Amino acid sequence: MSVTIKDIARYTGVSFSTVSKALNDSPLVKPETKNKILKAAKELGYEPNLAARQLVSKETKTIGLVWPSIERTALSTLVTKINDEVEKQSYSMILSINSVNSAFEMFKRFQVDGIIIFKENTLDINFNTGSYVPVISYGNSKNNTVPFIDVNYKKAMFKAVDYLHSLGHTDISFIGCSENDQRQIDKLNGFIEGMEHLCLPIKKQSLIHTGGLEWYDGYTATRNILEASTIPSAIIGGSYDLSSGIIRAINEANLTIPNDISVIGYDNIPQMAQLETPLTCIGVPIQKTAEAIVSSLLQLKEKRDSIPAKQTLEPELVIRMSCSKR
Amino acid sequence: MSVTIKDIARYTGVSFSTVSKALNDSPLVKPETKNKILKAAKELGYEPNLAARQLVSKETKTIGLVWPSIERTALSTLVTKINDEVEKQSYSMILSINSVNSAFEMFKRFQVDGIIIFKENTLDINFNTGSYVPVISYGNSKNNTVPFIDVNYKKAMFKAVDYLHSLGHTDISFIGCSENDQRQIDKLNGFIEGMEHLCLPIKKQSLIHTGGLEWYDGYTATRNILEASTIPSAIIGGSYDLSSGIIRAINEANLTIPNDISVIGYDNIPQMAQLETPLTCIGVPIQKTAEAIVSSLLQLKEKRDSIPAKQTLEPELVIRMSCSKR
DNA sequence: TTGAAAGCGCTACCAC
DNA sequence: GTGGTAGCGCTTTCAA
Repeated sequence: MSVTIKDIARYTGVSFSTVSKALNDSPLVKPETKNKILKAAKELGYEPNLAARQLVSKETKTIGLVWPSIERTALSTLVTKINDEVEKQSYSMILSINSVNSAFEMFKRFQVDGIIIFKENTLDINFNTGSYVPVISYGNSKNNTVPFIDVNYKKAMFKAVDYLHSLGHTDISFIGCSENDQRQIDKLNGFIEGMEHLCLPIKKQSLIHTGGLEWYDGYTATRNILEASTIPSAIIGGSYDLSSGIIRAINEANLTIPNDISVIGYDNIPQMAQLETPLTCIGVPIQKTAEAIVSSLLQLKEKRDSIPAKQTLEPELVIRMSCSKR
Repeated sequence: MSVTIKDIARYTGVSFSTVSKALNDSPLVKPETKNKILKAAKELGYEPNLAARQLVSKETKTIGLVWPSIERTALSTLVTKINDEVEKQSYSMILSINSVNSAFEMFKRFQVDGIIIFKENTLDINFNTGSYVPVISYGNSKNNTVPFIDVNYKKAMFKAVDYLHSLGHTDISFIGCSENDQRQIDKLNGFIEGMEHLCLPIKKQSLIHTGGLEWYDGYTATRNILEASTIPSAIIGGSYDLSSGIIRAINEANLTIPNDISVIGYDNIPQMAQLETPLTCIGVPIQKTAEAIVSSLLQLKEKRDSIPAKQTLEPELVIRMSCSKR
């Protein structure tokens, strides 16, 4: 049997309600009593029983996150950041790798204080089932029934193109995968609009549709580009993974970044600085995204419907050494 | 407020203890009463309160898993399989991406019935802290304090070499990363011993130490091999990710598997069949591993110390079309 | 076959 | 400041 506040009460010779107060750092307890109790708690190896606490307080100080089914560096980084942010707010986070529906069921049984989902696990979330739990999504959930945090992808690409243009680049290539994924489609459109807006020509061969968003897709796409008779002066990569493949291909071709070719990658994550060539990148800083998600969720927990159905985060350009004047 | 058994009791006109029994499918309640109650429960949208139940029964029917910090296809596949297995046993699984110690703390607060960790998150697990929770590790935890499930890596490589030898191969190359990781070191040693046992020569250039276990590491290593004047007739890849790089490099060199070169990959996961070239593979079937982990944990939960400190799983060879007679 | 009552570990409210 | 007590929602005796 594990040790309870009653054990501590007996051990220290105070009532168990005093112990409870002391453990909750209540000002209603004399400091020395508090210290004695805290010390005893540590000595006895006391661990609070969440279930009991929760039964009374209706709070678990825990939030649940449904793991985004797809494997992408930027996404798992985001999950990590969200976790950090959650802990910073004195909450804990548990994950489920199940489908949204079974994850929801479990989270509700655990009475989590809030749930974070991703666009990836959209689907027909069954909200009829019982009690209300605040939910927030990163990216638009299919049925639009959950408030979500979005990113201005178009603007991101617009900014990237604009930056390269300001450095004198006119022959810019975009490598991305724009199938079945609104995020990717938005990026592509943003690129096209940006180019058109600045009256830059879009060559057919410089709009690369890769088959996927993996490292390798960026790698092969770039190798193809570099084999052509004329190569672009700059490349924009649609994601972190894609970009790392792009860099590798350029280096293998004995070209240097940014002297021979400038590169900007989408995804504003710290790892961009750790690549073979630290990359100038565009995107919403991952930290800000995590903060927005967690704070919105907590706000929603305080007051239902207290946040807008859609929040759009603004991308930022982080300049490193991967782009040069042309 | 969500609906409780008391609400159901009032609604159906029976006592709440009868409702409790009915909901737990107790034989002590008349079928028609039971049906009436079950129907009412559904109508009212009743969801059991885990916290309350747990407070009494001391069981959560939940197991916690500490996410292995590293990203490897085979590992995340294993986690998925473990999840499936856990559900099959009518348990739920929650994950934590924190360090073992904070994960443990959280899991204990939630009073999970068992915890699964990985060798990767070994460390100084602080077991002094309070109550006992059954724990099992995949791979040896550093301080040997947790019972673990291991794999006979040496034997795996031995079997792979033996199989290739039986097909007439003598010039076999091994691509792996054997630094700081006992698993990888065991694989390498198994390969060497297997070769020596069969009196096959081990060329220096056919023992490839990659810098890592990523896709790309297998890819470049293979490209290097294929550039040499004589190429081996068979390659053994040390992991799934490595192997997919190996295949890619071979295909890009316009060589065919298995006609020009035979390939065996380590890791017995279903994805091996989905590669560009479905791969013959060696390793403990991932499903069996998951079953062993979960069943051991559940057994441990029933009876402390009921399983050996170490269990070793036997690798199996799965033959696909990536090896041919030489 | 059903109901009443105790109690799991805790918080919150009351009185002292 | 401190202690007593009620009660959260549930399972589990025990009595009817």
